[in-house]
Amino acid sequence: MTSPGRRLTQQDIARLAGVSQTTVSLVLNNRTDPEVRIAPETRERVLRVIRETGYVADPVARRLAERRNRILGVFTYEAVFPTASADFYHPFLLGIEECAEEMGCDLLLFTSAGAAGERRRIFNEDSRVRLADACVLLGRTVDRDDLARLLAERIPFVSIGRRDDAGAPVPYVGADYPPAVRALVDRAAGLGHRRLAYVGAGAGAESPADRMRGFREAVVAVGAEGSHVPVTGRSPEDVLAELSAARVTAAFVEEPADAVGIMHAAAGRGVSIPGDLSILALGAPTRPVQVDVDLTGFRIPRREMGRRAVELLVGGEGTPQELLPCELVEGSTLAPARN
Amino acid sequence: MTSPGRRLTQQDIARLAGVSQTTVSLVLNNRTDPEVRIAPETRERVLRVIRETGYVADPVARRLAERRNRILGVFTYEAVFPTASADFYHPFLLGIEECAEEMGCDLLLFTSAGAAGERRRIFNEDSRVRLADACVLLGRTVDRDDLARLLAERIPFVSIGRRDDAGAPVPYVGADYPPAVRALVDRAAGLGHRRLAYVGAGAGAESPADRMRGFREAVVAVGAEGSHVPVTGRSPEDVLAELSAARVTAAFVEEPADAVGIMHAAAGRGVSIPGDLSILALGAPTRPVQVDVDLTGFRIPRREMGRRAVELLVGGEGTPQELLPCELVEGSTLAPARN
DNA sequence: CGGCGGTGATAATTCGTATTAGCACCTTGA
DNA sequence: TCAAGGTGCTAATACGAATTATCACCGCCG
Repeated sequence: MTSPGRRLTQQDIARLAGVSQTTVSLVLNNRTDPEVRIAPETRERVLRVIRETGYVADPVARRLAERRNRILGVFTYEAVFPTASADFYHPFLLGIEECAEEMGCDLLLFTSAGAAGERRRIFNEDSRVRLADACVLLGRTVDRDDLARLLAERIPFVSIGRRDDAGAPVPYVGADYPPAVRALVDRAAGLGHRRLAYVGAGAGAESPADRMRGFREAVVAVGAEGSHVPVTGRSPEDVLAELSAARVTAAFVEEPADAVGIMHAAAGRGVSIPGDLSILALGAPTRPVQVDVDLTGFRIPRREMGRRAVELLVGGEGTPQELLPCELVEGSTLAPARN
Repeated sequence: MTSPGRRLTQQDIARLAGVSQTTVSLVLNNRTDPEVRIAPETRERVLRVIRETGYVADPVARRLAERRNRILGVFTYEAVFPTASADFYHPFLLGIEECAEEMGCDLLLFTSAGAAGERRRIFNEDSRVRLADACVLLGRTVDRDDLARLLAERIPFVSIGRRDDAGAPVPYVGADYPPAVRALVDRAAGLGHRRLAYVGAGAGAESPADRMRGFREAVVAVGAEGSHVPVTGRSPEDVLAELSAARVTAAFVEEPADAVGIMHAAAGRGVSIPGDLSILALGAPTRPVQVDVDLTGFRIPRREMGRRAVELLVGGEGTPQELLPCELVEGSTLAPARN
């Protein structure tokens, strides 16, 4: 079936079929342009040799000549498989893989990027980004310089998650947080809540900032009172205490893992949820956590975002910027405000 | 910082530095052979241009010339991210990714292989296997023809999971099932169990076959009675009934999902586990299942297998065949036989 | 003065495929 | 008989980096 030694090249096929390498290439690519004519019997002869030898074109050489690959790069700032945030990224990858498969593309995971153990950078000394036709960027934060450079080098890419301009507009597929947060605030307000709090950083990257913005705007719109309760470096008990002191009745928690923590703390302090305090979760957990309650909040369309990113890359023109709607999750941690 | 138009080549760098392309290549690869001499100031000049332009070598061209990539292919017969078996494959990928990162390799997932919607094959019409330096094969079953061809074309690869010869020995990193199953049988026998059953296919691929073999041998060794209870197309109730009828006291269940099913059936029928029937699970669930009990059995060293496969590929000589030991899991579904 | 060894670079070729330009042959029509 | 036009194929080159084989130059020694 197959030869033992060196791998077959088109040259070998050409020799075996008694034609030129050019002809083999033309037959292989099934070129039927009127410019290119191959006699049916010649074509058949070449095809027969190809079949008999099981020849397949070297994708590397092909790529060099053709300038495309059907390979999509996937760059993740956090490691994809290991680490705590694996669960968070998994659905994105699911969408990416699904769509890539449909499009007939392979996926190149740039795992080597962080070999140095430091922060991952796209452009390290022998960057392989250019091996891919296009790239998907995944990660909570993305390096601005990397973005600028991708733009400058005109490497087609799409960020998953909205990104601020980096010298120029950045193509992205994001989750549309502000309306989702607004919808939650509206519902809380409709249930009589007047003292609301945003619990979490609310800054540091586009996605928390967007949620915070949605929160602020909505609070103003409904004429409620909105405060900001940071969590970094604090215990859930501490956060809960602050919420109680401020007589907050609805907490909009950026990170579900924190929501769960606060609920545990509440259970310990005899604070009833949602009786005394409603909890609204703004997204999916990025830290591993056992979520045994049915949090009210919204679903980030992660899988759809992955799919869409790939679609845009393969379709590929311009600077697409899309925000996909989040779906509200009813849950059981929102109740009418106790007055 | 970076040029706007076409991507930079070594030729461009050469022009900018006033040297030849060869010199750029030599500097870039930091060649210090006594054969190759570059004046320090020339080297510095070239390096400066490279720094200023942010040039990185095209990995495709590099691969064509150099014949290596530092790219590892990962071929999965089942889709990796989506599908039910995702949880099962995840740990392997984790190990693979970890080790690839350490080795400074990128991972190419051959997702396009199954584009046709049919069974995945490695060698489809324009196979990209050869884009990678080497491949990891993952999947319950692996196509024999594919294996034979990989061997024939001398493409370096390692299968995760033991594989029978395919015309020639197949390199693999597998789980050492027979001793693990034997150890479980020994423990059961030590607790007085005499009528044991292997519940599952016990055939169809190497891994169930290995477990079955381990079971048979162990049963003979301890002088017990061993039967085989298939599960395909049967309800857990049905299987449980057969076990009861045969007065089996210890069931060795190939697939944890089935073990869970049988335990639910047992709860419904008033059969106590492990009081009336001990359940031993032979591995990790390949079907999604909520495992709320602590099954006695063993742990397949999936992550380690992934790591080791990559190590062997990168080290890369010969036909490695390794079986990694499974770790016994104490659990709570094995109890002394009731006589 | 002329050859020799050491130094610093480069021209040419290679990898395997795709594409462009063009060549050789055949028929046809005038 | 020869240009025109069509047919079937191929030589040459591009793609971008790595490697091999040289080459030009300088100083020194005989």
